[in-house]
Amino acid sequence: MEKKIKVMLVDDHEMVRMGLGAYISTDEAIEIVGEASNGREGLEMAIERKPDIILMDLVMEEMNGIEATKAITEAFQERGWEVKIIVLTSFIEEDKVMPALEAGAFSYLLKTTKAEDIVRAIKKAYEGESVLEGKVSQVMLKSSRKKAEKHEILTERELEVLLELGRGKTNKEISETLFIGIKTVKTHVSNILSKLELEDRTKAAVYANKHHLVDDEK
Amino acid sequence: MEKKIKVMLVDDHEMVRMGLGAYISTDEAIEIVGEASNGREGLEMAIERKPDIILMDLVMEEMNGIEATKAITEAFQERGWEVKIIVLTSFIEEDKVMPALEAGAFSYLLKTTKAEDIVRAIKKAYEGESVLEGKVSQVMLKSSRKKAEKHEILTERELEVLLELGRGKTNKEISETLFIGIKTVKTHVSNILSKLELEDRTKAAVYANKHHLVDDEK
DNA sequence: TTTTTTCTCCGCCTTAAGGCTGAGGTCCAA
DNA sequence: TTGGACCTCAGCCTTAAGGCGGAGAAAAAA
Repeated sequence: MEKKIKVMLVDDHEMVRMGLGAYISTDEAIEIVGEASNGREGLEMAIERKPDIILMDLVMEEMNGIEATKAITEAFQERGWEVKIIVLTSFIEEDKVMPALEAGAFSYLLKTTKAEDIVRAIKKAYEGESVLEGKVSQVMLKSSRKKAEKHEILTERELEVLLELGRGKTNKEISETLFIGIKTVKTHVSNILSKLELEDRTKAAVYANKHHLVDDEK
Repeated sequence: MEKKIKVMLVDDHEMVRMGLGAYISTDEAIEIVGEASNGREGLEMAIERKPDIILMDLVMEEMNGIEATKAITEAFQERGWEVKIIVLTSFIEEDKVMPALEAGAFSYLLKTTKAEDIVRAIKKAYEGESVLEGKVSQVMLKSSRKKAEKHEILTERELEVLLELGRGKTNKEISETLFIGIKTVKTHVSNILSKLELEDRTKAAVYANKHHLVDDEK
């Protein structure tokens, strides 16, 4: 009997692991070599069991899927081993897709994907062919043609001020939080507004909130 | 053999259905009578198969879990049937928990819950005992002791103005979008600020954004 | 070492913002 | 019918905001 594809599951949902495990195991060519319920566990287990493929959830406690993907990718590269990580998650969020791929994810699937398609993706990944959920490529395109976030051209100090603006503070309040003069705050605010091409502090505050530069606990 | 508890699954993740189905089926007292992949399907199937318990995901296309819960609850009440809906979802979001319970959900579990605990919750629900994830009760407390949203005391017009404020508009811009004079806008803004106990339009803009009064597409 | 960036702060000037008071018109409920 | 909300707009006044130009100091880059 030829060598089976060694697959590892990393997901904090026991039933997802069970469901996947049950289905995947019915395939002769694939073998589940381990299940982990968070990133850290997944990392350790991966090093121990050297799977060919890892199905990785993103949202997990302890160590999330992106961190784990990065860590595993690095650990395997150091050792000269090979592994393909397939991200399997619930949502397509622009904030997750790119980081995941950058971290070394090989494929990106949604959990709504049918089980048989997941198996297919595993085999394809094993053969070196990446599978991206249809919408993923759209997101990638969108994010690649998206001009760099404007606030990236702000200096560190300006970012701090923008954050305070995002909290709705006045110049006086900002000057007190940052321990600088009001005049200085005004200078920073002016620079922020012109750099971001905004007209007033209110628009800057909205900007900061939309770009979640502010911790948004109510 | 005594009557089995008839359970129906509504979840758009095939593997969750498989995992749950596989595990639950091993229990003698429980029987899966149907699986649906979205709320609408779940509603129709529920009416057709009259399950005792429905495990319901919240995030689904077509008809989400909250709508489906409400619809099923109503449909069953009309017919004098009984069903207990157990919400089984990934996240605890304040915005979801209360609406789900109000819609008629009987229990609220996280998908990270172990399979055996889910089975236990099904049996408890069947016996009339509600099971709420630990964190859920915290969220409920938090949301119940939360004072009524301040902006509820705003008039309709004031809410419209607040929304525009949340978009970062100036008085002039608002006057143009709402077809009223600047003076009027200033009056509204003043009233909004005093009602919300805020000092300036920037804080109002932040308020509007934090309270998701603004459509937050970037 | 020189240059550039960044952070700090000044003064001057204009205007948008916001508080306060008053007031006319509509619509609804007591 | 009358009082009360609500929407509309006005005048007056004060101040926070923001633009523009200039400048010193420290740190980083060239």
